[in-house]
Amino acid sequence: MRKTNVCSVGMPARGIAGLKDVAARTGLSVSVVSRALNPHPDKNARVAEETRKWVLNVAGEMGFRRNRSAEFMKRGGVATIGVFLPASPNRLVADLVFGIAEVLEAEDFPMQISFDNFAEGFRRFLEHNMDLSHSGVISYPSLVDDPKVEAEVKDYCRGKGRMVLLNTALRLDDVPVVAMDEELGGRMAAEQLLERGCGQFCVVGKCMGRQKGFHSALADAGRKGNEFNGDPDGLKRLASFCRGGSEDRPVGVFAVTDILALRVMRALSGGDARVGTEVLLVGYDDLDLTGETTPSLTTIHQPFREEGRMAARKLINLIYGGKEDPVLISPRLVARESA
Amino acid sequence: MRKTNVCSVGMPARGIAGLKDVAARTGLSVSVVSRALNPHPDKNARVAEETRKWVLNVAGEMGFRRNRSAEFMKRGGVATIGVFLPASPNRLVADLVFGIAEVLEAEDFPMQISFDNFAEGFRRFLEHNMDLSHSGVISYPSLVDDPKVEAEVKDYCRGKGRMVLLNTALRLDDVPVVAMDEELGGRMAAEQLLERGCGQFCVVGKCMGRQKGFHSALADAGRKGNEFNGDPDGLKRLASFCRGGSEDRPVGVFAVTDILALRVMRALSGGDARVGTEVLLVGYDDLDLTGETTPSLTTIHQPFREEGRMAARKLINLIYGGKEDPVLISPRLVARESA
DNA sequence: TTGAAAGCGCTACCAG
DNA sequence: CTGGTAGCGCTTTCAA
Repeated sequence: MRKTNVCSVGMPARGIAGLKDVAARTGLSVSVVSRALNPHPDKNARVAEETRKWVLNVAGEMGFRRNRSAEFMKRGGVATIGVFLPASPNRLVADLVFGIAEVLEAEDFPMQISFDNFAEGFRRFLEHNMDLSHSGVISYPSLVDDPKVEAEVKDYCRGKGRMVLLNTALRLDDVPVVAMDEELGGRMAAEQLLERGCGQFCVVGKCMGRQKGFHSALADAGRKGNEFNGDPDGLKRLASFCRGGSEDRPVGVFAVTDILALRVMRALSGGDARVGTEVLLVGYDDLDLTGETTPSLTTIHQPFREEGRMAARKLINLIYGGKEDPVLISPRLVARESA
Repeated sequence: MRKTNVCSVGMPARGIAGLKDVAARTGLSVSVVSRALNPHPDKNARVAEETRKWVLNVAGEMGFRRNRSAEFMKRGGVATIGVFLPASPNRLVADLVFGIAEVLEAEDFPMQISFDNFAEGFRRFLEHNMDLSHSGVISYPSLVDDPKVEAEVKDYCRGKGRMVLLNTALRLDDVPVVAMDEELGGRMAAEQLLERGCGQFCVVGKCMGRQKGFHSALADAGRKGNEFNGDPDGLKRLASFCRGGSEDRPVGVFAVTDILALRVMRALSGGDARVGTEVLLVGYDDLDLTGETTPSLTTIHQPFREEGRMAARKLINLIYGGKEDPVLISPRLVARESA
């Protein structure tokens, strides 16, 4: 419900104030107002500094909001930002969507999300977006590192396509990657286990960066970690290894995933090496229920919401001709009962 | 990368085929093509059936996709669909987003998501969207039943605003509500517990519909359920109640939420009433890790993805002048170790 | 430094 | 039933 304004000059019939309305109010032409209000003016878009300030003021008062559709229609494309995410219905993806949506909403950018898990899906998505000449793309191609995909990405970026990649192994010029610092996450797990006085160390499951960070932190302390698979067999072996733990010198276990961590708990349940005392356990992801398990799970939280925000901000800047560098985001440890 | 076409008549310079391209190819005027391709033609938009089929064919071959921004710009609004969801970073919300995004993407509708938990946020969202004259809104106002919100909703719908509400207590003419059948969910929990031979029954936590369904299924079987709060005190009382269970005649517990279910597990841990034998436990929501706890949790799955799909489809139909009824979606039981 | 005018892709109105 | 034309809100030549 729009508040009725005392001054009715240049107020729109319905909806929000547009360029035309601001122009009417200021008495300037639409062109000038457009240029003054454009945060990313093109070369020949010169406006007197004084005029710009004035227009900016009036526009602010009138609650001007640029119509992105019209902006990009004129520019020969579609305002919509394409988002490609893995189809995992968990808090990680939800957080990512929160972050992206938050800044896109603030900037009045619409989006279109596509969910899929595989490289093939990502390629389809790119083709689709190329044709639509979307203003830009944020994508989380699930750690894809595939030459065909790489070609497709390059193709997309050759024209006006702008792209930000999330947590991927792909490295391309002019395509900034926003990623989680997985090695740091692994280090954090090791450091917590070290600090809590563990005598022996295990890592369960495969995840390059996390494992690497874990081992290197251990090495820094003159210790060594043992590797176990996440399959039933590996877990069985881990369970028997854990019998060597005591309250004094617990065994420290790092599961590269919360899911794996819960499987470790299960493998250990019923035995006499209890998680939280004889065995200290750290997971990774901070999924929904990790705070409610018994014992509650110490885990590495990944700030996906922040990652989403950064990606969206970078993309918008890119679209308007800016330049962006890759960035690494630090996870943080959430200490609970299990370690 | 668009495939090069043998026939180059009416192929667009770049991007996808538009109305103009189809017109060029068929030799018809843009107006006719527009009407032929419009699935929701206005009153006076009459086209020869023969023409329509032909155009439809050609358009299909050319890979025509309507530019929604332009369509709605002309219609005096913005194509973007506003989506308002609770800011809960869990699989429920993720699933909802999946479902909505899936159909919107297929229909080339862009969207804008806003996350908030409270009625106040929803009102801000509506105001914002009213001004933007969004083509429509899907909202999950977190079970709100607030006269102020109701007024705002009515106001929004008075004009061209179209809206679909999710899981809300609000009931308004012309605003279809897509909701989960919570009573049925409660019934399912009771029936599972009955079937597994429980002798006594408890429900933990407050949630009207779910409780009601639970009790009524129990009543149908000539049984009665005891209510417990979800706070520490209530859980303590529940734990002592559960000591009455045996393998033969277990106590059946229905937690109205998975989180509560895990708290029940914790309250019972260490005692001699074990979940899965002396105590049978059913949760609600089927969150991320419920399949991995020990014992794994039997729970009621809510098909939020399907709910999202339905809501989006209904909204689109509404936008084009269709009529839609409210609908109730059935949850389903996921049987695991705890019951 | 400013303004007028063309045009992005589409629909709606009005003539034929 | 079909075609021409105006115009949605904006950017971008091009002239003044």
